[in-house]
Amino acid sequence: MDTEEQLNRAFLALGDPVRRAIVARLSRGAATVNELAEPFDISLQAVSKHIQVLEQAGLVSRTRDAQRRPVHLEAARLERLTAWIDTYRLAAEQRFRALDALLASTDGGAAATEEKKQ
Amino acid sequence: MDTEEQLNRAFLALGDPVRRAIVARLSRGAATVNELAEPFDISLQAVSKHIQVLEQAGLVSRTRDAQRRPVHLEAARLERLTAWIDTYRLAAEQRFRALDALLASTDGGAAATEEKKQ
DNA sequence: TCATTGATCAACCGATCTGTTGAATAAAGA
DNA sequence: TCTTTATTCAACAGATCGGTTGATCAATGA
Repeated sequence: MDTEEQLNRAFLALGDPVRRAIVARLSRGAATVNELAEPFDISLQAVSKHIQVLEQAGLVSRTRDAQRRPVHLEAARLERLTAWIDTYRLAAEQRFRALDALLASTDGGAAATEEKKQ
Repeated sequence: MDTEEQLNRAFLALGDPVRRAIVARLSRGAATVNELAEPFDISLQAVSKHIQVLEQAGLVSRTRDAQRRPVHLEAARLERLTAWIDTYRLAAEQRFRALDALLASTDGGAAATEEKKQ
């Protein structure tokens, strides 16, 4: 399973309010499909599909307990997402700070100001 | 503009490899649509649409420089995404650590083990 | 003014997504 | 065995997505 593909699936999975609510719920502990479906006004089958999407993204996993299939949050996968975002966020912020420093230093500030105001 | 809706758009926006590549590129500095389109084998119009998706998500903004429209990364919006993810990731990890502690403490470990192995 | 450059708008197409309903499967319990 | 509970599978409909091409707009520069 490609990592790029997993990133894709994970971000797409979180791009839905029902699935984000499911993730939020699971952060407080494992739950069955029925339990997860309870707050929503959609069919159980629709919720089951949402869980499959989250599972394919690696964001949740499932075990078996008799006829129940408890769903668990995979915190490690969430961390991969923040890691991806932070890579670029921090790069952008650092670049911005470097520009600030340049701006503050004596002269040569013209070009820096040009970029800064954009 | 609803915050929930913005979260949605932002996660969906990052759920596409072209848009993630654009974000990565912009973390190294602003760029025009033409510059952003250069690495891809798709039409300029397609890239323009991707940028509009990112803009609607609040992940990028644009200024004007003659007939060019430089695109800038909005690091603050990226931070909101990590903040959302971390809220639930940290909750899940803390719960897990609490379970570990319970497990390590003398007896009463049966129920904890039960959850832990799932 | 007219051609060029940079980018967007509009209409369209095929694929994927989110929901539905109805049927099927799997395990537990009477 | 028969019923109930928990969940999934299958087929479908409508909406949205990502791409295309062709036309248009806006600013520069000759």
